[in-house]
Amino acid sequence: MTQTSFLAVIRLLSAQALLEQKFSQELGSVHGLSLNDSLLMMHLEQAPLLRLSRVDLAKRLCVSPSTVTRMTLPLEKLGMLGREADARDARLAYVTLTDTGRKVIGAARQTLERKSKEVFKDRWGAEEIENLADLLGRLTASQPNDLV
Amino acid sequence: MTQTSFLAVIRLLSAQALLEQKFSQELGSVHGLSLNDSLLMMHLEQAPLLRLSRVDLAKRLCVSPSTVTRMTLPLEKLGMLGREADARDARLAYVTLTDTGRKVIGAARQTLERKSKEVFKDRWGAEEIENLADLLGRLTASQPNDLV
DNA sequence: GCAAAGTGCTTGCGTTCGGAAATATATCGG
DNA sequence: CCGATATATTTCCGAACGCAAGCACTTTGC
Repeated sequence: MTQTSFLAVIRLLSAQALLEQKFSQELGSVHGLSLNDSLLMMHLEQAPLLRLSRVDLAKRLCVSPSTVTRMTLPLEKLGMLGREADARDARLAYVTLTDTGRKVIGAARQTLERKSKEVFKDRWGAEEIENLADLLGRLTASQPNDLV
Repeated sequence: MTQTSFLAVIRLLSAQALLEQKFSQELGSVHGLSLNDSLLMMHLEQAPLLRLSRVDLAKRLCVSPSTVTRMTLPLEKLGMLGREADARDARLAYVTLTDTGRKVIGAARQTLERKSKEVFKDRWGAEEIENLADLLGRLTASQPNDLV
């Protein structure tokens, strides 16, 4: 007898692999962003001052701080992200979302929204999608600020 | 107004990153397997003859064929996987699950089941977990054979 | 104040992955 | 039967990641 929780976890992992495969290509070729790049910028988008520290971003994305450093470098050179120091703590190097970055992530979000709709196009009712979103939200509720 | 389908997708991606972070470490240190290694072996486990072709595995795992080649190489050297040719089609090189592999993935599965239970330990009812598993199952239903 | 511990960030190294190209075999159309 | 196309697998190359180490700065305990 297989446990339901195990079944849910396995299916979640499989579903993610499927979604990443479906989204990754167009997101990269059209907007020049990876899926993680987009999530990073979306976190910045909803931050109070359009900025977050690198460790904060690392926790939200569930990646290592070094990954954030390496992710932000090219986006900074492209003018989508900026760097801002903290007046009180000289260790902090905030990642900021520039105007260019806001436009790019806005366009990328539209692509993501369109492809998200495609995922549930067949055999899905509105209340079922909402149900799924709610349940997944409870999984990520333990994490720092929820997205969207 | 944010679309519900978009919300569900974003939360699924975030949840996966969280789960991978929680599972990956112990799975690697205790059983010497990555999460993808485990999924690969679990697919073999439920295959009719304990074997699958590499392209079949690639489709099920949503990874490239080259990744399957690279993943199976070390597991084969450790004696968990084997290689078997097809009598009719000389191109095929089936990946087989050895007795050693069956024992290892069996132990790894127990770890995964235990940690899966931990994920839903608080604030989750049995019917909610089942509901989540069902909904996620519909997402992966379009894929080749479902796991578990 | 000051040494010690803690935190934020970056770099070097090894590992893992996808895409393109190469090889081998199979299937199809004539 | 034979050339053209399709499929299965592997290898090469570049990109992305985690971990450990290191540096800069801050906080804590005395």
